[in-house]
Amino acid sequence: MSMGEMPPTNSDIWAQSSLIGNIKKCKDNMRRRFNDEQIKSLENMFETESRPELRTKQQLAKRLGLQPRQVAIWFQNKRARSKSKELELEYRMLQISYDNLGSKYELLKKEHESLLIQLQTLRKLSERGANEEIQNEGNKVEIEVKTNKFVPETCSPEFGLPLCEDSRGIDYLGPESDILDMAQIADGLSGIENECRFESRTFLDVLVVDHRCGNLSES
DNA sequence: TTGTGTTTTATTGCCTCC
DNA sequence: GGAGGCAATAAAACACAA
Repeated sequence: MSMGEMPPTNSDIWAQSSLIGNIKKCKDNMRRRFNDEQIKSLENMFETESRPELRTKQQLAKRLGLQPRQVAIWFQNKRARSKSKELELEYRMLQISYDNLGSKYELLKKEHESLLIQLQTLRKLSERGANEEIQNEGNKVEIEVKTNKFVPETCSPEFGLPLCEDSRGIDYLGPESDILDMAQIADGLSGIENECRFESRTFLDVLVVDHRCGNLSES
C-alpha cells in the first residue's frame, strides 16, 4: 500500500469480491440470455418440430454453441410459453362468445317483456269487448223481441261473436279467438316460466337454469 | 437511480413410457 | 430403473416509470 492510499473498507472488499464473483460466474455458468441468432434458430426449429429428438437437439446445440441441456430446457420452456399463450387466446375467444351470448339474452328478455305487455293489453281489450258484447246482446234481444227479428244461425252464441268466413276457414272466430289462444299459450308459458324463471336473472343464472331445464345436453 | 413488474433461463420433483 | 416431459418455482436479466 503506497503513502496516502486508504485501506479498503469492508464495503469495498465486499464490492470487489462480489464483482470478482460475478465475473467468475459470467465465465463459468452464469445465466446469460441467448443471442438473437440462437433464438432465431431455436424458434425456426420450434416452428417445424416443437418436440425434437435428442439427436436433433444435440446437433442444434453444437451449431449454436450451447449445451444440449440448454437446448432441451429452451424447448421445454418454449412449449410451456406456447401453451400458456394458446390458453390465453382460447380464454379471450370464450369471453367474446360469452359476452355475445349475454347480449343476445338481454335482447330476447326485452322482447319477451314487450310481448307480455302486449298480451296483457290485448287481454284487457278482449275482456272489455266481451262485456260490451254481452250488454249489446241484451239490448239486441230486447229490440228483436220488440221488432220480431231473429238471430241468424251463422252467429256464434258465445259472447255474441259473429262467425267469420275468411281464408282460414268457416270455423275461424276472428281476432278475439287468436287472443284467447295466445292467452292459453301464455298461461302455459307462465307455468314453464315459474319453473325456469326468466325475470331478474343474471346471465350465469340463465345458463344454470337452462342446463337444469334440459336445454343443455349434459346433466 | 431505484423500485417494480415482466421475461427468460434453469432447477426440482413428480409422472409416464419403454 | 432410466430417459424425457411437464408443472411449479427460483433467480437472473431486462424494461420502464417515477
